[in-house]
Amino acid sequence: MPSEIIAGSETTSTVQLPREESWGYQVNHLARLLEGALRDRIARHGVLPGAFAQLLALFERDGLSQSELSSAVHIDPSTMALTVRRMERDGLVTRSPSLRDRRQTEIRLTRHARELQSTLIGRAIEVNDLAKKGVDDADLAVVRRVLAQMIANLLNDVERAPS
Amino acid sequence: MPSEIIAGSETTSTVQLPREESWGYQVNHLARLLEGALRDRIARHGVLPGAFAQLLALFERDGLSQSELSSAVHIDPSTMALTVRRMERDGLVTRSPSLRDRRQTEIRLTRHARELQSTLIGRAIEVNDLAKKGVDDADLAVVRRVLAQMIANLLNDVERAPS
DNA sequence: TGACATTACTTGGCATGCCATGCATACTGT
DNA sequence: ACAGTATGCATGGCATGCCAAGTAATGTCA
Repeated sequence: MPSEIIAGSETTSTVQLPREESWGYQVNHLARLLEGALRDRIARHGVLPGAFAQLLALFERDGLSQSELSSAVHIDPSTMALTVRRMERDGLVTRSPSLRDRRQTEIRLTRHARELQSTLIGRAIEVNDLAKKGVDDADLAVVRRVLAQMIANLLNDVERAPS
Repeated sequence: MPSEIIAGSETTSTVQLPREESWGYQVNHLARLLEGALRDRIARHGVLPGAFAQLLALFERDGLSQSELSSAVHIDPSTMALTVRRMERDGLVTRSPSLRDRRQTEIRLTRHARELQSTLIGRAIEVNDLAKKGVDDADLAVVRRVLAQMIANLLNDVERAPS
């Protein structure tokens, strides 16, 4: 019993799929709203939402290379190249060639970025709190687990469908 | 007890926020994976993922205007202008000025798009099934409800923070 | 060691999204 | 009827994401 196909009228037997039934649609919509809510709260600090996950990764471990950052936040290296350049432009990181491997670029937080750490995390928590307002803690745990499972399922799919 | 602030070491008292704790990060990641999985499955039919929700809306009710389509799928009108043009380019819709209101453009499905309906919905269902593989039905219902609640919470926020 | 493969990053092309602006068309109230 | 407002769409600018292809540096192995 895999899925809910909603038949249209009996006469036409048209196959329908309400947008609310589609995980892609719901998740995409929520993702855009979360990004917007974060953008509203961090713009004044000169940080873009697309740099947020990268900052969190660097807060945990500074000096990562671009490819390490890419894997850490699951973003394509070509996207990371642009994002890191924007972060440099915005005074959040510096880029310096690695000494052990001249292909690599070491990304290091600026003092400014480190000073923003608590503030930025506070803003992210605000967004999280807003999103989960009125939701039961047990349900939140379920959602966390299911989202992780779905991510794992889809990552699996990507790997076994190389191109 | 709103949120889980994870303190770093006792000495530095650095505020940390693992990416896995952030709804924005998880939901964004899942959204990108779902979009990619759909893209892989509908590219051969000449349909882009960014057109999918619009097609679903038009399958339910053909001849919507761009602004009606925008509200239906919660996409900015300026984005819709581009998307509809791509859909026209790809032979999925036609655009014709409305007779009642010359400002409006009526978007109508082509025969080709209508012929793709079942196939496309089948592909979306494949993605949904893949994503929810191994997940309990009761848990899925919880997730659906919580996502809807979060979307409502954030929509609410956007409205009361006009600018 | 020298050919071949791999890795790190960049670049170009494109899709998808938002905001701010501009223009044409409609609507409203006096 | 006309001024002022609102609506529908297009456009420019930008952010964020992907893939494909190119270049430089590194690694591998006969």
